[in-house]
Amino acid sequence: MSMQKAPGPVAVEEPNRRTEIVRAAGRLFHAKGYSATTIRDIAGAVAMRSGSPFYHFKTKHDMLRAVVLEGMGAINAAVALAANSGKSPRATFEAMLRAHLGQLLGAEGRDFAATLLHESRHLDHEAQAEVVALKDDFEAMWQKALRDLKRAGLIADDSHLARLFLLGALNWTVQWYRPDGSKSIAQIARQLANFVIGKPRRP
Amino acid sequence: MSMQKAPGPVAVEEPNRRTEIVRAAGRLFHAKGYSATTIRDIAGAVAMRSGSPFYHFKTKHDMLRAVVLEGMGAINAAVALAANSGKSPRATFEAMLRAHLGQLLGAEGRDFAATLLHESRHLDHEAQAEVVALKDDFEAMWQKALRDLKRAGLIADDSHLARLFLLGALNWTVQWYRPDGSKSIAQIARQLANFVIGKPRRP
DNA sequence: TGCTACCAAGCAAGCGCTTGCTTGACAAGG
DNA sequence: CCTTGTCAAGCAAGCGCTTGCTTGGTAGCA
Repeated sequence: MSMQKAPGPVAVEEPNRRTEIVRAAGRLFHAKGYSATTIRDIAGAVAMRSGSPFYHFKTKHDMLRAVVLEGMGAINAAVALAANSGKSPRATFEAMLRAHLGQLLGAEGRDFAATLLHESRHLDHEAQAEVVALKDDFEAMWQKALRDLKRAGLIADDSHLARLFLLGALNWTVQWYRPDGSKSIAQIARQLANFVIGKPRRP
Repeated sequence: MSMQKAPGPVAVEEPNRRTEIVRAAGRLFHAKGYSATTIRDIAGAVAMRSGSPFYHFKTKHDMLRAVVLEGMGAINAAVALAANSGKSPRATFEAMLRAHLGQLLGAEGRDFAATLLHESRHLDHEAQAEVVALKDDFEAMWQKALRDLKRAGLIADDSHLARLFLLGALNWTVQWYRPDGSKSIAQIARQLANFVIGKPRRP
């Protein structure tokens, strides 16, 4: 029957049909929401008949799980890379903002990340626990970034609430950002850094 | 046949069954999402049979419209009241934060406000335009609040982007706030004010 | 020959919504 | 006081359609 090979958190690039399905599902879940997206929508988007995706996935929920884990893995990796770039606290922070926004708004990963943010609640408890575990690591990274900024005297508040405010400002960009708008992702990242820290010091 | 009296943006308190349906619909739309909520869910929540809600509403979309307009009207009114309280810029700002968070997180209106934030995209174009018109007024209020803060020398940036960051931090609270948590709405409002402005000046 | 990846067809359940009818409250007419 | 008519507010039943998913078969490659 079906192979159903469970992918690791960051799926290795296998150029098979399964990956296409995940990508199409992500696009549709992002555009219409999980419940309003039908199997027939997804199948049609990859030129299959409505029964065929079930060769690759046991259930529709499983497709959502794949999309969400892909999104979580990608944003986690991108921000972690920026966090360990060894620059100054301020530059590191801004690089993390750029990485986060790049996954959320950039063409490659935005459907996965946006689905992660808005549709995770439709997962069953088991899959939701998987996501929460990864999210905890993710939030710890941001908490550490704020701690470093405070140690450097750049911000006054590195509490949990401050992290939630920051992630709110970040994640809410999904609601208003338009790729053809007047601000680039890098510009938004810089201005958010200024918003949180204040203008860079003049010597 | 049916009355279908279109309510004003802020519905006058008519203690009829229609109001109960809107309230139940709001609760369910918030909890499960619009598409995942069935007419039978809503009818069951007010002890009706599945066909009876259609005496009060033409379509399921119309129920969503009622919920969303109720939410928009309520948050608009609450924040406008705080904005015109005639206090100092900083106190006015914090009062607006409290009002916004009160609607978003407080027991009375959270289902309406949360549905407004997350399910508006399921409205048809016509109803969506109604919401956007009200939202423009709402955002103008916040923009003015930031302008006043900048005039008073309390913040450095009152740009559109700054407003979007602020509203992001505010609206994202829906994702993490728990009524039984350790922080009250007023405490969150105060800390967000500090986050944006900096600590209140010591004389 | 066997395995992978799909299609054609369709099933059971559930969906939004409609229809014809009932019920209790109330006002007017005799 | 009793009948009659009207109305709001529902109920019971079900229609046509869509949903997620299954099943049996098979073309193409190794």
